[in-house]
Amino acid sequence: MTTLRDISRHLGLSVTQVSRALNNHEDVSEETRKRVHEAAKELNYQPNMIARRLVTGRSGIVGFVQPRMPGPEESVFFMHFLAGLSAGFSQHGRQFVLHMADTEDDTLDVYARLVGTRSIDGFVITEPVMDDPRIAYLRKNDVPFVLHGQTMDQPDFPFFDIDNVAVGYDLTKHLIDHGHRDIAFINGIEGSSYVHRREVGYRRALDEAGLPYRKAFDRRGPMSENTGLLETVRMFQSEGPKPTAIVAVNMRIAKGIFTALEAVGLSVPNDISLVAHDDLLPDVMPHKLPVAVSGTTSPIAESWGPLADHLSRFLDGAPLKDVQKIAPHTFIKRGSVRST
Amino acid sequence: MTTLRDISRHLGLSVTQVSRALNNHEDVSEETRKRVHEAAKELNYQPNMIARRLVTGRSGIVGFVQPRMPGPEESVFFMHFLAGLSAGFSQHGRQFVLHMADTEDDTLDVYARLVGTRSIDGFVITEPVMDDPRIAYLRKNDVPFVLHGQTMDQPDFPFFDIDNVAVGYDLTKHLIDHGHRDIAFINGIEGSSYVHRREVGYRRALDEAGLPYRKAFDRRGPMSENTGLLETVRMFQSEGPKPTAIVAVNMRIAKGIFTALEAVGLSVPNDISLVAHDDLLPDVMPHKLPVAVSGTTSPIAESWGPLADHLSRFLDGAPLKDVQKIAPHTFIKRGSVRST
DNA sequence: TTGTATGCGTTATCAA
DNA sequence: TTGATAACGCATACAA
Repeated sequence: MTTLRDISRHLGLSVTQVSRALNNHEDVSEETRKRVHEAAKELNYQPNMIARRLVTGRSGIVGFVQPRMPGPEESVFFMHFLAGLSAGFSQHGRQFVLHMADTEDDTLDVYARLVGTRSIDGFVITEPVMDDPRIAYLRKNDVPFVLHGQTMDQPDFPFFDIDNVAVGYDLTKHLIDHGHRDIAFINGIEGSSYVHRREVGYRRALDEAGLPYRKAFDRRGPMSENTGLLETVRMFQSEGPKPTAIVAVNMRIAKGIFTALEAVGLSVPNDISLVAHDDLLPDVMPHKLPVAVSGTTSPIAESWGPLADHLSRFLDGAPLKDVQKIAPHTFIKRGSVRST
Repeated sequence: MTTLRDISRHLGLSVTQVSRALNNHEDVSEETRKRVHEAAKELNYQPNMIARRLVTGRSGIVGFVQPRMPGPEESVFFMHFLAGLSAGFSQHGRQFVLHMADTEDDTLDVYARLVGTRSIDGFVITEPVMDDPRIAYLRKNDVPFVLHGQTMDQPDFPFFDIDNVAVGYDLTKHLIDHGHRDIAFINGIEGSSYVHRREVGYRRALDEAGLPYRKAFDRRGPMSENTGLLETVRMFQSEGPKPTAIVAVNMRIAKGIFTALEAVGLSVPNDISLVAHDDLLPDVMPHKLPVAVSGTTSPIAESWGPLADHLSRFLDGAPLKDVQKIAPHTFIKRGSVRST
């Protein structure tokens, strides 16, 4: 175990100067800097993170608290999520820690403990709900975190997100532009911030086109195939007007919609037009669907890097504006929409 | 941020005495102990782990290095694994860290970095192969770890395992006791320690019964349904003698065997007897199989607790014998074996 | 039973 | 450009 002291003795320098040289401070002569770096390599020096943390007050660890066991259908995605963040943070020389909370109730306690013992410098928060208690807690206690998503208009913390209002809007507008007037919207469960924002975009597009918002066309459920299947069947088997087009907020839901439409004897795009947002999840590939689905695309896997980057740089003192970003999405036309 | 110093001033005691009182040392008067604990609670004291770690030389963190992204079929299991260890270690007041290594090549580098920077106190190692390089590295560098499995006869480190030799033996013996003499064995991929040990048990049972070992009956493949399917089909479609009974080393393989047997027109247990080891994996339940399968059972989920326990106690100075255990398994008779 | 002094390895402050 | 010194918060050997 080589320490700064070993190097300093080896070179006849002070510990201070060795520390400065290794940290590439300005006020070190080029020659000393070189000698120290060489000696460090030769003696196989590795800084004792614990000591460094004590004096800087930082642990070098960032974490994610998982409030419950991910369901089987989420687990593949969750693995990618962990791998992405882990790799992202390790590029910044930080350790990424996963904490599984036993029950959903004591999640805030987990944060409190990690924060109180100075074990963790900052957190990654995902899938925020409206008025998310985690965000309230962390902000109140001045604990750094990065949010995947958006919950307020002028966030005073790092975040990374796509423009979910625009996603909802673009999907709906595309159908409107193709002459559709009866457009259903199959969304995630109420409460999530992005579910809310996509809904806002949907209604905005309807409003602008002078189309009425109909409760019967606004459907909710978990982000699963089942939801797409169930809600589609319900719409087409109930009384009242039927949509000519459907917006699905993700590909799983879209997949379920295909199954349902086939069951009720309708086809895409002849009978029904369909658009969907594609996160490029590892489990549902759009080319596996019966008809290639048009819609917005934004690879969720491309969030992990920026999330790690934003939190790391914020911890290093970067200004807020450099660690807040709304990523663009694209719209890809495929074969699932027909003009009426 | 309350420190020991705050409490000491608050109570007019020395920092030393406060520290001792909080750590429940012997040489503290009952009254002081009480006063200190009350003050600590009142002032909401939480120890600064970083400082504690610097002086003890321990980080309080244990970790697991995942050398690659788990495959989709492993991910549910992996989640349970993580959750189990996370909960287990948190009961011991430790943080459990997951590290994903980018490529399989630099796995040892990851260990080296974590060890060198004193970031991690100890590791959990699973699925050891013969002469596992991780184990060699950690032993050489005196880094504590707990092994899920066994690789040597007199391990000088903590471990937890089931008796895989006995599993292979018991499964085979059960078939022998029912009169079978042509017994196939569908095992995992060579290299893994437990694959080897189950094979040893299989051959030992054959030997004891005076039955010949036949290469054609000794089959290998990944621990997947596909392996069971493929190897069964191969056995029954090739020339030469056919088995009257099959041992499957896990339920996934057993499931594949059922599919294959059905395809070649054979049924369990009338034409073929089948036994299997059941880890009680979350994805393949034995009651979902066409016929309830007899065999050994040992819930792998019951390993996470002991693993965390063994490593924690070892780090706390427990003697080796207290942190090494081979758990018993049970044999459950169901309906998949017929006497010949 | 309690307190004093020391040190863990690093970084920051200040003086030289 | 360099070095001596203090400090981070805690635990422990030793003294009282």
